[in-house]
Amino acid sequence: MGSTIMDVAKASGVSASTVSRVLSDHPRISTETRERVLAAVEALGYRPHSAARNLANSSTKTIGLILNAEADQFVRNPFFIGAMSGISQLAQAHDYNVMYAFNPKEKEELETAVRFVSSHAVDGIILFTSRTRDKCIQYLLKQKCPFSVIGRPDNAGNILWVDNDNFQATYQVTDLLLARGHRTIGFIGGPDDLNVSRDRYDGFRRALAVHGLHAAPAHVFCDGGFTEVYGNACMKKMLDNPDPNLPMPTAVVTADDLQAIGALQALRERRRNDVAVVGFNNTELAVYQQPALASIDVNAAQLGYHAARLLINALETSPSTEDHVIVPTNLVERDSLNVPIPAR
Amino acid sequence: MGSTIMDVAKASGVSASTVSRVLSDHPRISTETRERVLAAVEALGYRPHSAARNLANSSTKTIGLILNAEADQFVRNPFFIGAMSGISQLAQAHDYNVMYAFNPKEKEELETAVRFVSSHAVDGIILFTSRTRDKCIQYLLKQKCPFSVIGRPDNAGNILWVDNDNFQATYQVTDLLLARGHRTIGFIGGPDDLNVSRDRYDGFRRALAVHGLHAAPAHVFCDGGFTEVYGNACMKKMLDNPDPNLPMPTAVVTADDLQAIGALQALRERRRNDVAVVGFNNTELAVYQQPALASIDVNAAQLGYHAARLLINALETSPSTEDHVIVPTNLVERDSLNVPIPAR
DNA sequence: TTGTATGCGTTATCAG
DNA sequence: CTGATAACGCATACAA
Repeated sequence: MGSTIMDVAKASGVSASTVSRVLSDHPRISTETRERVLAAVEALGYRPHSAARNLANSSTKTIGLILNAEADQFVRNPFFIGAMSGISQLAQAHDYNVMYAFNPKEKEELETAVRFVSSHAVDGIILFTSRTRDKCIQYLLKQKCPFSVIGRPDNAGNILWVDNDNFQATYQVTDLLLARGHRTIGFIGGPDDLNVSRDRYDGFRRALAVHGLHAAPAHVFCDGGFTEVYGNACMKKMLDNPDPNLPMPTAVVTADDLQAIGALQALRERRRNDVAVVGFNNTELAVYQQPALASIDVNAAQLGYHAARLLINALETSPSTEDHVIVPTNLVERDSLNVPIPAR
Repeated sequence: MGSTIMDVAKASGVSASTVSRVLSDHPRISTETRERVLAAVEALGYRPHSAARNLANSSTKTIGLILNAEADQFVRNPFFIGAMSGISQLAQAHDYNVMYAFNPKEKEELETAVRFVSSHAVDGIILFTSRTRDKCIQYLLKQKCPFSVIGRPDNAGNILWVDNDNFQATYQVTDLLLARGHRTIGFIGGPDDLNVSRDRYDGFRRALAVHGLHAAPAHVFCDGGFTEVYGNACMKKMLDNPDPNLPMPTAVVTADDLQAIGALQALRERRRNDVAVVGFNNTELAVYQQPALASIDVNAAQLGYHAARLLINALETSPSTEDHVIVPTNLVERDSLNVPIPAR
């Protein structure tokens, strides 16, 4: 247990530096000694001591994850674990380790970042965030610590990030609904101070505009949260709209599965099965709705994978040309889209 | 950026060793120099270089997580992220870092363990496992690497572990059903080569036995997986049982929410609302069932928290007296338990 | 109470 | 192609 490079050196009759060279694939090493050294490494079960290596290299081959959400969110949102899985996959492929720290409170995020960076515990950081004016981003930029962000940051200039094309996601699904004959489509969105909310709404609106349509103000909701309660309330407002000149929506696009689930509840309560509903995030809840909820999958694992890829790339090579990745979303069709095709 | 202990030493007019002592709360340091050193530390924003410290201490203050499950499982089971959150919380409180590695294939688990241990990347390991004859456990024992396990291992002797009392969990809920007048209770369990499965079944059986009852073989299922399909099939078999002398179950205890969800499906398909159903794990799916599914919560965050606590305890102190922790489960009551009270 | 010297295990520089 | 030797930044035994 715990043999050092010196043990290997002695066992193979060479010096420590030679062993080091063999292990780092140094070009000018004779095949013969290489084999002898490798044999000794094998025999002794030698593995470089990471702390010693880190110290000598001043690099840790470790990336740090800063997770920032309420505890509830973590548990409910498969996004986090999905992204962490993608990160782990890429990191292992490049011989990197991954550290993480949950930060229940916003203040702690920065503390964690400071801890990771100033103690040289990690070579780079992945931020799970899309918060406006993120303190961590400011700090990391100032420290010149390499990092990548999951979720397009406000000021994306000169920073590595990965995100979905939220505009296209709702654009496409809206376009699909239009192609299927829907002409009156509602929208339930998120708080409009978030990038994602705006992008999703814009995609919806644009798809309609291309067909020369637009949604009635009474059919558009952008002032609530990603909750069932909000989704339920919005759906009911649409169903209960008193204006006789306003046709009822035959389809509703939402910005989150929870909103969509609330909308489905409202439809069930009103005994209606003639309104198509589509969610966002494709949580595991979707499958268990009645009807099963069609939803836009964000490919969390890929988001994580590419966030790690961009970061490690930046760590290992000169400034890369690639500074962001757009991960495609894909619509998972389920029964909630199967409604009678509206008459044209 | 990146000041060293020497910078602090110079700035405060003392030697490096004095700075080191101040920072590690060495007893014999004059209050005056302590303050001067601390001031310099503050002014320079000095933080010890972790690699250097690790090397000198031959300890890393980090613990490694070995996650072993199929990618799907991760995403669907809030257990993992919950436990990881609990681990992170305790680790941060003790100034430990946490590394994790997802291992899609069983073989890779051992590789990860070997990597973590032999490179001295971590001081100890937490295993997410309950697999029989676990290779990692064997290896870690042989290497004398401290570790703790989430899920009681087969041979628990001399191993740190944390788990729920699965026996008591089903015992209690079964007892509750009995108290409410149920006399014919079915059981849908997991594969009987798993400890958890056996324990949950035993708890169920024992609670009945205490009341002088036992479940009919036709009402007990222990040969399938934790899936809806299995739960659905088992429930249907109970409902369709041809034996006229066998009363229908008025309640069903399951070993997993997915099984319970399948059972609820079967009941809906048969238009029955007179059978109580209780799930296990209290996944977020439970709330969205119809009726909402009562379920036994395993307190994943606490499992992780205590796994980390036991491990760090073992790392920092002499052999601890405490070698395992039983985390209580708690029944979350929901509508699926509200059925007509059976006549006695 | 404080300073000096040494070692932790590797890598890199410089000779040879 | 290979071997000494000096860092890397910190902690500690030993002196003072």
